[in-house]
Amino acid sequence: MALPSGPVTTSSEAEAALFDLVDVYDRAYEAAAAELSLSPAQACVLGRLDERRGMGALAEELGCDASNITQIVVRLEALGLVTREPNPRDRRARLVARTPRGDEINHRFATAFTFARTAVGRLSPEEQDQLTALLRKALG
Amino acid sequence: MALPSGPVTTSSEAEAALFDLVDVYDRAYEAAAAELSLSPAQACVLGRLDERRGMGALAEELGCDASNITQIVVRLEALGLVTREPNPRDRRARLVARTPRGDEINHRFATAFTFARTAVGRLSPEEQDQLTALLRKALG
DNA sequence: TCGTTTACTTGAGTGCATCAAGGATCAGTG
DNA sequence: CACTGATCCTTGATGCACTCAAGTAAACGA
Repeated sequence: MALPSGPVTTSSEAEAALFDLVDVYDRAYEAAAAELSLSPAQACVLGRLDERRGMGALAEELGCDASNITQIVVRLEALGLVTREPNPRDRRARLVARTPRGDEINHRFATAFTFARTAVGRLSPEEQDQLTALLRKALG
Repeated sequence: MALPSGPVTTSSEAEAALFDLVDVYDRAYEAAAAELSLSPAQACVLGRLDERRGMGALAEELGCDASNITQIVVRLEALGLVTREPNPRDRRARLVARTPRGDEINHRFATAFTFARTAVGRLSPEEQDQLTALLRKALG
C-alpha cells in the first residue's frame, strides 16, 4: 500500500495519532522491503516461514486466496529465497520453506524494519506497558 | 493491502500491540471501502477532496507518482464521484473536485470506517490523552 | 522569441488480489 | 475396492495499484 489508509476527517487527537502511526508504520515496512528489493507481500510471506508450512496455512493466516499465495511463493522461489517441497504425508500439498539465502534476507529485513523497535524504544518501560495496555483496551 | 505489514518476530509486547493495531486498522479501512465498492486507494483520494485541488498536490501529499493519481482519478470520474475541471488560471492543470454523489459516498465511507472511532471510544478521555501522548512520543 | 520548467497524460511493465475452473490426491462410505 | 465428495493447490482471466519513461501542452523567464 503506497497510499495511506486515511485520513477520514479525524474528530479527535487520538484518532489522528492512530492514523499517523499506521501511516508511518506502513511506509516504514514498505521501505524496509524495498531496500531488499522485496514487495511488502513478499517480505510478509518470507517472515512467516520460520518453520516450513503449507500454502493453505499461509493463505488462511494471511486472510487471502490460496492462488494469491501461489503467485507470491512462485516469485520468492524464483528469487531463490524459498523452496516448495512435496509433502510426503499428503501429495496434494507442498511445504514451503526458506532457503539459507531466504533466511539471510529475512534477517536483513528484520534488521531494516526498525520502525516498531525504535518507536517503542522512545518510551520508558513503564510507558511501554501503558501503551500496550491502552492499545489492547482500544482493540477491544 | 491485503497482506499484513508484519510481523517480523516481535521482541516486545508493545511492538506486538502496535502490529496488531496496524493490521486491524488497515483491514477495517479496506473493508469499509469495499462496502462502498471502492478500493482503498479510491477511498483515500476521495477523502482528500474536501476542497478542489490539482493532481500534483494530491500526488505530493500521497507520496506517489502523478500518473498513479491520474489513473485513480480517472476511475473515480468514471464512477461519477469526481470531476476534473480545467483550471482557469493555468490551462496545464486540472482541478479535481467531488461531485454531490462523491460527497455522499465519502460521507458514507466516513460512517462505515468506524474502527478508529470505536477503538478510541473504548478509552476514557484521560486514557485517550495518554494514548495520544504516548503515540506522539513514540513517533518521535 | 526561445529554451526551460511545470502539470498532466499515455504506454509499457510488474505485482497484488480475486474469482472461476480444473487436476490431483485424500478420506469416508457402501 | 470403488465411488463420492472434500481438500490442496495451480492455472487463467481480469482489474487495480504502482512505477518509470516518454510525450504534449502550457507557463515562465531571459
